[in-house]
Amino acid sequence: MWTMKDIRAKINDIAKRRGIFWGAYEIYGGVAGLYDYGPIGAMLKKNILDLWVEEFVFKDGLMLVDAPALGPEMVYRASGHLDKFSDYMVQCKSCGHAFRVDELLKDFVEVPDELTPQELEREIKRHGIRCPDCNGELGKVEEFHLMFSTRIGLDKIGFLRPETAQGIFVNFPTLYRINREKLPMGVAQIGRAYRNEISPRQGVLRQREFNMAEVELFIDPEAPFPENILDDIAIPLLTREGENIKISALEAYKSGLMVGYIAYYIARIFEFFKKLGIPEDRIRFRQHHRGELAHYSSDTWDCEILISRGWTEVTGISYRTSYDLERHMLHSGADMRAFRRFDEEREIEVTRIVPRMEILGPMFKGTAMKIARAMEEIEHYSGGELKVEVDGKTYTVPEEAFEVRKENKKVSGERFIPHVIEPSFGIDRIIYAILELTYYERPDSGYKVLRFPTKIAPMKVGVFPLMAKDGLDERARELLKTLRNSGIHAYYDESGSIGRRYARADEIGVPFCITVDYQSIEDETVTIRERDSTEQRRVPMKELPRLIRAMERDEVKFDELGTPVQ
RNA sequence: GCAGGCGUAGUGUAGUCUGGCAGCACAAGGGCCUUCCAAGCCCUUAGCCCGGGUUCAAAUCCCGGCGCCUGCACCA
Repeated sequence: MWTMKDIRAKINDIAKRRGIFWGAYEIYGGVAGLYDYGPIGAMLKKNILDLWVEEFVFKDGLMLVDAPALGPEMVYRASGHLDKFSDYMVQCKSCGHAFRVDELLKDFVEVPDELTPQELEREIKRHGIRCPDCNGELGKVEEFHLMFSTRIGLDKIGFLRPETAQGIFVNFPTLYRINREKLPMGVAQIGRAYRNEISPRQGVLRQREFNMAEVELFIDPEAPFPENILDDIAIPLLTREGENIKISALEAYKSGLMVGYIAYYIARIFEFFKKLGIPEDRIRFRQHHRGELAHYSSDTWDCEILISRGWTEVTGISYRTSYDLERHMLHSGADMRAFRRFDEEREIEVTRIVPRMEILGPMFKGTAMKIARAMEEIEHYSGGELKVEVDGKTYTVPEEAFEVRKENKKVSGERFIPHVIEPSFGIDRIIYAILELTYYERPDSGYKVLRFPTKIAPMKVGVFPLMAKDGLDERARELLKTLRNSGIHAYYDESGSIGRRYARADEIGVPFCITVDYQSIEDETVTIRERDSTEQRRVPMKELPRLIRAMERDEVKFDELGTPVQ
């Protein structure tokens, strides 16, 4: 076998050589944390995302949206990213360790967040704070932003989104209306997000610009959870207490380990990754420790895949509560609430204050209208005169200036801020994990193979003439055209020996190779070779488009095809 | 950002210490040959991370930058 470091080098090698991914802006020396997807990688990504949409959007009837990556400052002030994603750091001059200034000052200064870097530096000096590790002298205070900032137009500050989610939250009122005011409501978005990592390492696993696919599921926290959507397939879990257990989504929910919708998504994600070619025993779901939770989350389970670098987070499922909608409601003033209809209309007695304008008018002149409106807002009346506040002043309204009416009011429901369950997929990490876990070296020859599931394979079919002469090449080109016209991503290769062409195909995970040989000219059949078994079967040419599409959908298995060769 | 290591065709490497024509293998392209798993032969394409300095002469020595790797720190 290979060592862990080997496999990474091998993936990077094959990725660059065959056009899956490579470091971006290479001719200018590259930029850490930025990568290009090449022709194979871009197709692989597209196929994975298509499958994602199929699984998580179509199957559950969610809505897909596409919001800008660039947003105004207010959005990220509201979301909390501006506060939580930027810190003042200070570094020790002798041992080099970096510390968050607010941590160092928390015992000395009440609100370190409100100070400028210069003031923070002064505070550090004033209190004689030194390096907690080695007692060395601390250096300059530097601001550290995890968000990329830019300018919108001439003077407006803008940020590149650190997650796609906010583009959904800010649109909640519109989306809720489009969804005809029904919950649960699921909204999905695929797009790039940006984080200015200090020091991105680990290749495509930690990038500054990366691809996400997110679902925001808006729910009524008081609505009963539809248990019947949970199945009983056992899923490996690692709880906050460090316990490794294998229980089903249904059990996880019933035991109270997690809320129902997290259990639901854990099961769906587990199935999704298996479809992508990740072995079951390489997948687990790990619950975040309390201190590990993001600022918006009350519970998070990460889906982790075991690759050469250890368990790696590829998807997070967070219970975001009503945090985001609440924050946007507060900052924007927009109504982010949903309406919860009661089972039956309720009749409640309400107290209504009805101002008598003929008395109020002469009494308060110009402010009478404002006072009247404020009186109407009052819900509880306990007798006597009323005190009403208008524009910061308190007015006393005598009893004779209003009537108190008890009325029966019909109430059909109430407003509340929905809670959000968010499964968030890191597409680039998923792609990398697939590459590592589908990578295979043939034991006899050492030739490299990427065993992509047919569904996500960038190239479905290679078409080869056995010999590039005697009309075999023309016939193969015709077949290529037929396949392409029926929507199959196929390519043609006549260079080198047939074995070399198979090997080339294996490296980019082409599941099937078709060879046009001398018999093809006579009876219109070709051989089709399966990547993983390297076995060949002979099938009629005109059935190929149908058969390949059927195999892609797992409706037909390779060994059910035509007749075996040799 | 710090410390250490490294950077040579698409990929992997030799050459760097001790300055003097940049070599090999694989891959790729063309040709010959070849009737199903990287065969062989001929030809071709293609490289010293970037910038500056020292020197008659720099892949090689020095300085700066960039990138990668490892560790520290940071990290939904």
